[in-house]
Amino acid sequence: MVDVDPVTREEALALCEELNRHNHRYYVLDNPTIPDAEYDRLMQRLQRIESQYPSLKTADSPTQRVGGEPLASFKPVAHEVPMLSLDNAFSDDELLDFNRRVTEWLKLSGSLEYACEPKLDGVAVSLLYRDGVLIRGATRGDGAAGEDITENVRTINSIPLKLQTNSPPHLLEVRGEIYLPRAGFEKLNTEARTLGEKLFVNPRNAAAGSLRQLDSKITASRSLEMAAYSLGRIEGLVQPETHSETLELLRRWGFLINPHVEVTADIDGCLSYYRKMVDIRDQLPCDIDGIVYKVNNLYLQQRLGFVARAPRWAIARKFPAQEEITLLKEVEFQVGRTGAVTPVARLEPVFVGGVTVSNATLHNQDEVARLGIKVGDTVIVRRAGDVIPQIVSVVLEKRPVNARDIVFPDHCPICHSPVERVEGEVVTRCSGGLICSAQRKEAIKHYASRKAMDIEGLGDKLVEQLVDQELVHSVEDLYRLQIEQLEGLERMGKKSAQNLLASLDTSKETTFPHFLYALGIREVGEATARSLAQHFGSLALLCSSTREDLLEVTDVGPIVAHFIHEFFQQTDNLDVIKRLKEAGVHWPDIMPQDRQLLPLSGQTWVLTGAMDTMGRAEAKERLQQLGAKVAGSVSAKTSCVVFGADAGSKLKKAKKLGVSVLNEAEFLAMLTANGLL
DNA sequence: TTGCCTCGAGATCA
DNA sequence: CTCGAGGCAA
Repeated sequence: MVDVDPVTREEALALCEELNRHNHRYYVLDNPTIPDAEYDRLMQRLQRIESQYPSLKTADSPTQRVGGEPLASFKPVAHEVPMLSLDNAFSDDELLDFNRRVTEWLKLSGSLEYACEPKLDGVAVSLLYRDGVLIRGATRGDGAAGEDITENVRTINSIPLKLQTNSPPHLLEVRGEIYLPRAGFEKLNTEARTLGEKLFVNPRNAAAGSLRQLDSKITASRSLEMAAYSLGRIEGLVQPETHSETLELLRRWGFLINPHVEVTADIDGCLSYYRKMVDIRDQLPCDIDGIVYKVNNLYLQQRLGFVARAPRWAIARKFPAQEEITLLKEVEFQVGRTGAVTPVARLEPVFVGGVTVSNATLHNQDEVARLGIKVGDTVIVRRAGDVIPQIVSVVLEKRPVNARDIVFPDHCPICHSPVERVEGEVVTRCSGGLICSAQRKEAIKHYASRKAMDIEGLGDKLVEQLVDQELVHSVEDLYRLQIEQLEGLERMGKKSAQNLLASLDTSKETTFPHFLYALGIREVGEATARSLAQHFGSLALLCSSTREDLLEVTDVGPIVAHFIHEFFQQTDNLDVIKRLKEAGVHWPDIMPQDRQLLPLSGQTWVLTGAMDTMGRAEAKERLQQLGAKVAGSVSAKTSCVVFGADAGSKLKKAKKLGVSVLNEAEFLAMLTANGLL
């Protein structure tokens, strides 16, 4: 290693610090104090020193922002604290409902403070700082794991490479939105136009595209920004008491915080904040697609906790979806994995809400009837929740004389088996089962999908070919595929075939919940698969479970229990599972031990009467967190009854049966003793 | 559902 | 070099 003289080392350090300071002034505060030329001169000086003495290059050096060598691929990274999405509200009423739910949960009598902020239209990211230095940037991915885009985030000038504090926390994960301001988007497209290249259709896609560049030099050339909005993992930090103070702290540490963040005293303030933002939306420097409201007090946030994939303490109020008029050209019927026959509208392409829409689902027969829609109609489409296009209504005045009724087929369009519609259900289903190639294809696609077995390289088109050529009838056939069978399929060369076989092999090593989800049992999605896996621990126990056993599982009711039970009664299904295991599919059983270790495992509790400091829903969740089951009525098997004010017959019965009882204060003390309050 | 990036396949040209 | 599949994000 080359020895560096102390004077040069000092100079490099000073330059680094000075440049970072100016960078912050320019990109975060929007208030530069030196001319650009001077900044460039300092930068060149630092670059010269660093190229002479590479050992002086630090992770937080501003020279690291220009982009380095292209990557071969993005590596996966796990989010220790999951990155959740937000529940949506589409009207004032839904927002008021949210406030009611929160107030009821917390049993608050007064009003509740909310932090309001614009929902920037970009890409969510996680930034990890160790001892104050940026060490990793990652995309949200599915919330549990994303991709490592460190090289790309480093190039974003409003992201501090080092926190502006002398006592940084040991570990800090900052979350926020990376977006492209409208000006940057216009600039980018103007350049693309002069070069005769393809234009980006909207700023969000341009931002997402810029972040997916393997060559960070390209990312560096785009004027991306990041606004921080929350924390993830933290170690060695005393958290502030409120969300707004957290943002203030992040601002001091050098992050860009959206200037329109406001704290309101109550939900009415949220409503007026929304109206204000709707008014100024068009004049903002960047696209926003709604408003995010968060309960400002972090202690209350913690008490509210989370539902499956979203916090109970926050909600996104969406702006009204944009609507456009277009023509319904045709309706086709698709057959899904469960045989559901879905009408799909083929539309005259129309630009709405930032994208061109040409397809939209019509869901089912009832929806078609409700809309009173015919082929040839002029219709109003909108993008609901910003993703799924929706047909809102028909413009009857424009109906042509030759408009055609939408007739549901009485036989499956694929396998021609009769369709059936069960009383009380809205879905029409193909009765063909495994005879139906559409159902088989969809089942295989589902099996291969990321949240299931995650077989990379096995996409829709390939599955279609494999089933059509009769190379694969059912999922177990996948593992018998030979390289010679694959080569010669469309867009399948030696390389692709090898890759597919390799990823089929990799996919054999899986987890119980993934496998369970992959089986495609009706009503068993990701969350239910996880609950089942957790509850039973092994496939053998799940297979031999009764309907009653299944009802014990969180979020499994009679209908879901029925489908699961039926699935494992059918020998065909059991055979498939057997052959998959023979083919080498395996997973570690889950020890349901952590359940047993919980303090209230195996107990059944009952709540009665109203408590002063906590809603019924919260009390129930707390008990479940401790491993207890919460039942509605008292019996000899009841472990304990918690009673509040105006407790009636249940308390009486408990006392008669000699079941132990707790009053509110005792209950709260019990929770506190178990670290829940 | 769409738009974007990346990769491999296959066509085209040298 | 161009095209389309696949993967990703909202």
